[in-house]
Amino acid sequence: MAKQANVSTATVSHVINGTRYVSEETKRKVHEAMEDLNYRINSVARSLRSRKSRVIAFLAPILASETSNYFFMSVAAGIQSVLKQQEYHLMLSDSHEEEEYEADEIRMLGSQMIDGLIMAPAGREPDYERLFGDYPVLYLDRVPHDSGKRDCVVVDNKNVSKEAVSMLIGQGHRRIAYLSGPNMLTTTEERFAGYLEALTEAGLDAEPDLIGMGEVSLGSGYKLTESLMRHRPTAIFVTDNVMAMGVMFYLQEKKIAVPDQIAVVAYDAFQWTRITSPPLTVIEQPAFELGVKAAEVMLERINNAALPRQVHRLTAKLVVRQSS
Amino acid sequence: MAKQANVSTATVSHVINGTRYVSEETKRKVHEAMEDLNYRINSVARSLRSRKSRVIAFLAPILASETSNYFFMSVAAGIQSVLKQQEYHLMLSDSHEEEEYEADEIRMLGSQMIDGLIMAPAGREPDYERLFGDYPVLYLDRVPHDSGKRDCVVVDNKNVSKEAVSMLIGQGHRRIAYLSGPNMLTTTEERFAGYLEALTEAGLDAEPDLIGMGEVSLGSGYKLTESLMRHRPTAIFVTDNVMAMGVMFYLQEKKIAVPDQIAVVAYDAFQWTRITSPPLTVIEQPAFELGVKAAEVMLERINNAALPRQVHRLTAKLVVRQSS
DNA sequence: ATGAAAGCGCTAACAT
DNA sequence: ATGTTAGCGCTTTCAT
Repeated sequence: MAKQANVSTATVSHVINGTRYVSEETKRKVHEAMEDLNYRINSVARSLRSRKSRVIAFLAPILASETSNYFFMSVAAGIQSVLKQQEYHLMLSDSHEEEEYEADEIRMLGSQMIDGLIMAPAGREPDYERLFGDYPVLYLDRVPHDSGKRDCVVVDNKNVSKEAVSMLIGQGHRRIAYLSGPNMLTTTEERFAGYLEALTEAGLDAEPDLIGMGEVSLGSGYKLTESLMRHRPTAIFVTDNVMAMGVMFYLQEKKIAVPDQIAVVAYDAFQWTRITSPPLTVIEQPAFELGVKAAEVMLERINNAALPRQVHRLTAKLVVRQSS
Repeated sequence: MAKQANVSTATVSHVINGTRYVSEETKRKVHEAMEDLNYRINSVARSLRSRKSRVIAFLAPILASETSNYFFMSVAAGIQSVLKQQEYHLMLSDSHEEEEYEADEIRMLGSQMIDGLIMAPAGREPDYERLFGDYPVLYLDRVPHDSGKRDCVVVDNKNVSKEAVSMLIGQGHRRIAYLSGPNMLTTTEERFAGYLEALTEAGLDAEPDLIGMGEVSLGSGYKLTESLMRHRPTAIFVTDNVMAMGVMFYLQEKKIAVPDQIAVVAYDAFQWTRITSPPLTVIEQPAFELGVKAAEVMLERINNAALPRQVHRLTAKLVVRQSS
C-alpha cells in the first residue's frame, strides 16, 4: 500500500492520522492508492502499537430479564451517544446478574482489548479489583462494597423512594406495603431505606407483614402480592418493574380496584405502565442520562488518570398518574 | 514474563494455548510466573498475529425504541449463549434503524477486527456489499434486496400472520383492520402479505380504509387506531408491539370493550401483553432461538467458508389469550 | 517534507 | 521437550 503510492509507511500513517504535515500532492497519491486497494486500516495493529483500542466495555445484566434489560439498554444508548461522537466503540457484555458469569466476562475482556470498563456489578462483595486489567473502571447504578477509588454514577434511589412513600402517607395511607427483589444491591437497599425513612418521619412503624422481598419475576410479584394482601395494605410500593407486572396481574385478576381499594406506585416509567388500568404512578429513573454521564466521566478519566475520583448521583422523578 | 519463568516465549505461548507438549514441571513454572506477575494475555497482539479476534458483531436497531429493543435484546441473548460457549465475544452495535447510521457502524466495525457480522439491516436497497470487510455476514430477521449469497436467519412472518387473521375470520370477523409500521422491511411486508392472503382465501376484499401504516410509536398507534375505528372494524391485527400499546391505550380510554366490541391480535409476546385487560392474543416470535441459530450458522461459516449458503426460516407461534 | 527502522506482544515455522 | 526468530500492520523517534 505504501509502495503503491510510492511513499513510506510513515507518510501513509501521517496522512491517515493528520499527524504531521504532508504535501497536498503526496496526500493525493496516498488517498488514491487507498481507494484503489480498498484499503481499510487495521485497528488491531494500531491498538497494539498505540496501546489504545478506543473500545469501552459496558458490563451489566442486560440480557438477564426482559425489563432490567430495558433499563440497561437505555443506559447503553446513553453511553453510546457519547462514545460515538468521540469515535469510541461500545462493547456490551452481559453479567446475567450472576457473579460467576460476570467474573468470566471480565476475564474475557482481558487487558489491552478495552480502554475502560463501565459496569453495574452483580454482587456486593467480590474482589473485583483483582479481576480488572489496567484500565479505568466506573461503577454504574450500583456499587460494590469496596468501590475503592473508582468513579461512580448512580441514581438517588433513597430520596425519590421516600418522596413516593411520603406522598402515599400524605394521601392518608397508613398501611403501605413494600415489594422488591432481594435486598442485595445498593439500589434495592436504598429504596428500602427511603421507604423506612418516610414511615419513620410520619411516626409510622414498619410492619414486617407488609414487606415482601423475593425473586424478580412476574410470577413472584403475583405471589408476593397475594401474601401481602392478607394483611390489608391500602397502598403498595413496588420497586421493580417486572414484579409490578405481577402486582397488576394479581389485582386485575382479583378485581381489586386501583386506586380505590389499593394504591400502587411502581418503579421505572416504561411504556407499558401507561396502558394499565389505570395508568401507573411510577418513579422514572434517568437511565439514558446515567449512561451519558458515565461515558463522559469515563472519557475524562481516560484522558486524565490523575483526576480526583468522581461520584455522581442523578435524581429520579416521581411521575404521578392514576394509580395513586 | 518468559524470563521470569526461565523459558522461551514460545513455551509460554504453548502452555497458554495447549498447543504442543510441555512438561508438567515447565507448565508449573509458567503458571507460577503468570500468577506472580498477574499476567493477562494481550489479545490484541494475539489477534494481530493470528488474524482472528474471536469477536462477532451484531448490528441491529437495538437502541432505537423500547420495544424493538426487547426483541433484539432477546436475539442478542441467544447469540451470546452460543458464542460464550465457544469463547467468542459479542460486540453489539446499534443501527438506530437508519441507513446512514448503520453504514457508519459498518465502517467502524470494518476497521475493528471482527470475525463475523450478524445484522438486521435497516434498509432494503443499500449496497451493503461494498461496505463489508473481509468477514462473513449473516442477515437476521430481515433481508435486503441484494442478500447475495449471504446466510439468512429469519422468522416465517407470512404464515403466522395468515394464521392469526384466518382465526379472526373463523370467529366471524369480516372487517379486520391492519395496523403496522411503514412497509419497508421484509418483516412488515410478509406480515401484510399474510393478512392479505387470509382475506383472499376467505373471499374477502382488503379495504384500504382498514389499513393503517405509520410511525412506530405509542402515539402513532393511538392516532391510527382512532382513524381506523371510524370505519367500524370488528377486529384489529397490529404487527408492532409499541403500536399495540397505542391501540390498547385508545381502546381503554374510549372504553371500547375487548374482545366484545373489537378483537385485538398483536405481535410479540412481551410480558406486558399479559397484564392488559384483557390479556392479549399475540404472535410470539422465537427471538432467542433466532439468535441461537444465527450464531450457530455464523460459527459454521467461520469454520468453513466453502459451506453452501444457509437460509433458515423459524416459525412463530400464535398465542391465543382473551383479546380475540 | 519525507524516510528508515524499531518494536508493540504475540504465534508458528524451523531448529535443536 | 524447548528455544530462536520472523513477522502480523501499525505508530513514532530519529534522521535527513
